[in-house]
Amino acid sequence: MNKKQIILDIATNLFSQKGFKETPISEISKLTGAAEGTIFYHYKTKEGLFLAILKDFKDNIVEEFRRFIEEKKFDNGIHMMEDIISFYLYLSGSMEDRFLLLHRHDAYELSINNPECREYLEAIYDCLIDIFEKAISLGQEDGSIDKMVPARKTAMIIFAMVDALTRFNTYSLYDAGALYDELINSCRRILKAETDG
Amino acid sequence: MNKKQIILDIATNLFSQKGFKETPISEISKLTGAAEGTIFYHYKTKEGLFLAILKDFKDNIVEEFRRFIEEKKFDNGIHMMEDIISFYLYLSGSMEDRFLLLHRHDAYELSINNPECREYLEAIYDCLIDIFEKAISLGQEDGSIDKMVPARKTAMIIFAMVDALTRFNTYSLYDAGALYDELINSCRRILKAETDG
DNA sequence: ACAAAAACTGACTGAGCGCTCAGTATAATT
DNA sequence: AATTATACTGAGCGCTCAGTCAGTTTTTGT
Repeated sequence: MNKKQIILDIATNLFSQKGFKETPISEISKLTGAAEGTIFYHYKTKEGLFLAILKDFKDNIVEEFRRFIEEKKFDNGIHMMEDIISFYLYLSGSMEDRFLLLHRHDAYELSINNPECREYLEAIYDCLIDIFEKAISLGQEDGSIDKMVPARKTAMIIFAMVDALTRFNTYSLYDAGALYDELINSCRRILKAETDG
Repeated sequence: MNKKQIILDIATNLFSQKGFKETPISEISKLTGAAEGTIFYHYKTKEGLFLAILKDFKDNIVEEFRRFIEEKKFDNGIHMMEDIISFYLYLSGSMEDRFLLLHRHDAYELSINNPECREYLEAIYDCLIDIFEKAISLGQEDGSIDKMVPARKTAMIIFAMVDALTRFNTYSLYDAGALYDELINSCRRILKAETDG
């Protein structure tokens, strides 16, 4: 594994756990074993390193969901929705660092003046909300989800709900796991077709 | 208005908009007209200033909700819930700064090592979730809300939903106002009593 | 074996920051 | 008017940090 990749990995971890401003290059240097100069050799500036991390995250998350949709088969829309929520919670665990990064302000602040950053952020959110919307649309076709709910808006609301719970978890304010069943229940209630029991 | 209060107000605005670490004391000094020494005279450290802001926010928000409950009369639980959501969105507008502060990591990071900070944070969240829970409990008594939903957990989920939407708004990712109707609808669906249409 | 390119190094620079402190100005008390 | 207490000031200290650069090591191509 080359040093460039090691720097990216360690920096991802540090920026996520401590924040961009709060992580000095010297610490990345210490933990990677690379000299400070090396870091600036590979990534011109600290901001450039941050952008590389965000782009990497975007690429990974898009790929993960592409594979998930491709490989899994769903019997109907409501089950697909439940599977997606499970997968989302699983991902937020296995890519804990980067989800933490998403929940920080660093990227949002940078995106105000940096179009590249904004592009990555929007790509990530679009990808996440799209997949929720797909499940709703599918469910509305197969009759497992109420045809009256607007797919996109409801997708955003359910995504917001799920994301907020992972946030509770990272902040250790409440145990999101303990809320999982109730989350799925709430979701079913929002979506359930009129004909359902 | 004395300088101590002016410093608190300006610092609230700056810490919220730019973040704790990203706001130098020199800028607070410039905007308030107070010398840097004056800031440290009133608040021993920068962290002390931050804590004073958080305590002030906690006191205000607790008072706001106390008044809201006291003054308003609610015909039933489901209407109370809708009124609370409206009030919450109104508050997040009128106290925009401080809600932004809540959505930053600064307070959560400090709370790890600072019990005083943790105390304020928990008081704020407890206050917010309590009021949602109250509405659900009331609704379960008067029959406007399904008796089967667990009051506390559902309160947390609805709070998470509402809070996440205000976050969308502050990040200018999506317009939360455009989602308001759908938010209320989703909420009704989660809570609606079996006997309801 | 040699040269050229790429990767890597760490001492150094200059700017910025939190906080101190010795001193000054203002208000309150006697 | 004199004394004390409170509010305020800003130059300066010690430290941290992003970024530079002249030089060294390693890799690649011939």
